[in-house]
Amino acid sequence: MDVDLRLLRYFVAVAEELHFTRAAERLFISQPALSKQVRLLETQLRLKLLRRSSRHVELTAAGNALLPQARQLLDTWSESLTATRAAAAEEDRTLRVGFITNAAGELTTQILAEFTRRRPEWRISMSQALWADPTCGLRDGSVDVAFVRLPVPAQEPLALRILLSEPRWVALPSAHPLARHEVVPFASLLDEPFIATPPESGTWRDFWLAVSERRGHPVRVSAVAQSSEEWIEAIANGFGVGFTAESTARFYHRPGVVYRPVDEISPSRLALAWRREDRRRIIIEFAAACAAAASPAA
Amino acid sequence: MDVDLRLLRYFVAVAEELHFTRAAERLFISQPALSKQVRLLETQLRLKLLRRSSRHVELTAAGNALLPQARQLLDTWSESLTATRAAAAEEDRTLRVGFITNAAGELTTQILAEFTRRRPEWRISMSQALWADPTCGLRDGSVDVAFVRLPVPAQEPLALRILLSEPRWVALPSAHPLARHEVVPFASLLDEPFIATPPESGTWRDFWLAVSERRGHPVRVSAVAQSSEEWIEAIANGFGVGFTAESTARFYHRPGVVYRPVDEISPSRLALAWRREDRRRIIIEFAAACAAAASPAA
DNA sequence: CTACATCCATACCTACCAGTTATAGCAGGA
DNA sequence: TCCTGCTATAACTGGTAGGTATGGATGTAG
Repeated sequence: MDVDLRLLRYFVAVAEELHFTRAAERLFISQPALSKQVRLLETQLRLKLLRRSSRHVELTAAGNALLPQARQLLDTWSESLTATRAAAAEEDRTLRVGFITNAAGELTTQILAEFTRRRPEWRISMSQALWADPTCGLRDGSVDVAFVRLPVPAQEPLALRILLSEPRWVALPSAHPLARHEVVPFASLLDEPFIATPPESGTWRDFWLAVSERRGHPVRVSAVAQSSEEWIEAIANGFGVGFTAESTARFYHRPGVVYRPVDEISPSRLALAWRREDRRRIIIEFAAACAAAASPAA
Repeated sequence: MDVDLRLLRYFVAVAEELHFTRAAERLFISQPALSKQVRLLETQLRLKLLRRSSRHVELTAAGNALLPQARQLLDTWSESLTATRAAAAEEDRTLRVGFITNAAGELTTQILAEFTRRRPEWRISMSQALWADPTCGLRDGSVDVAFVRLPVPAQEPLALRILLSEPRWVALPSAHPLARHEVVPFASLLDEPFIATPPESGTWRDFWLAVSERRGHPVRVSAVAQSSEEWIEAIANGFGVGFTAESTARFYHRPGVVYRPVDEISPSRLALAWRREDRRRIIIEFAAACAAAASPAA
């Protein structure tokens, strides 16, 4: 009996929430649509998975048995798909490059040009990651190499090559009082509300909130942004301020937002990263192209 | 990205056949439908899985990577479903009983009555297996206990309790010359064409062709039947003859078919079987009910 | 005990899609 | 060059996944 994995995903959502309305919200569909689909799943399998009343939802024994299996199946499928994409990229000689925000800044173009000169038969596919994933897709295998901003999660088995280091600046609403400073004193930012990266980003989040520089002074997080676009929009609308790399200031202009240097704050380092177990020659060659572009011929 | 497992099944079929038309036949759909669905799969995954020309079909690297994963996913799902069904049966106290052809013959009713008397809160679900599976569903876990005809595949870890032994008879087209005998001599059947069980049934097939009694005399198999109904239909239409249990003769009357005892042939033994690792009390109790019904109170 | 709030189910509608048959188009072999 | 075999395309039909509006049941507050 075949089944659409979508239905399994729906079932898992309901089984986890034990609440159709909430599960439907989580899945971005209407509650009746969800009710109908789960019922359809039960019909297709000829099994009752849930006991519902207008007040309570609970799993049957069958539902209980199916839940972990369904989770597993969805995970396995996701991994299969990743492996398949990797095979496809390899076959048509496409190097998948992940990046975040403005990648390697002005250096990016040079790097890609240098790589293309060295290996003209390879194609490059650039994909921008959301802030929730500081490994830019290396973690889940959706890219082969990535321009990452340190720190990356330590538990990831990544090889790193530092490409550059640049000061962190602060982005402020234009009308903000601190915007008058040429260089904003770090101490003056301690009580400002910050736009933060998502919690899943771990140590990365702390870095961009400058937690270690605050010496225990608590952070006010006023909003969370998934990307530079959301971040800059939040700042322009006065929700708060945020640190960023100097080069980002050149890439993300927007009326209503100004960028200023900050004193007493460590720089941001940009690195090329790849999975340590990925020993492909093409990776080494991309790293070499990066090194060549980063340190112009003496 | 979710996917319908049906599409994966389609892909696997094409990948195995490397031929859309043949794969479509195997899947019992039209060739254009299959072409469209495989293309849809590729579109959904944004991957080319197959290179097609009007003359050749071959896998891409992506297709090659996906194929084993897809097979695995389908198998895993099938097993999950079986486990879930078992949980459902357990919860609503349903004992799933497999059987083949006429189960335990006239004894069946008594057994079920006895079991129901002893454990009235349990329900019984009877499901008839096709001849391709002499374990009657124990192998794949779709039943809890089964009335099986020996021999059962030896490699299956099954517990067995012999319930009865009865002579094998032969079924003949009414007009067949041998139908004149009261008891058909085994030797006279050596060159008759036989309706056989499917090859997957293994040693069971040999037993019902009486291979060991033939002492090396080759068998003529004129047709294969998946069930008693197909079998009796084939015999009535004169395609051949076949051995069966004596009790089956009483359960499957049909104009155009006659049953006769055969000499010099070993009997058929019927057993109750279950998975050896299944230690549930209810299994033991069903076995006890069978024993009680099989050997009426002294 | 009644009124209310909450939540799942049902009814009904629309857009899309899986399947069908018929046929076009392409490629290899006699 | 024609024939044959195979996949793709076209046109159609029934079914279904999604939507909104509303019914109906049940636990809770007063």
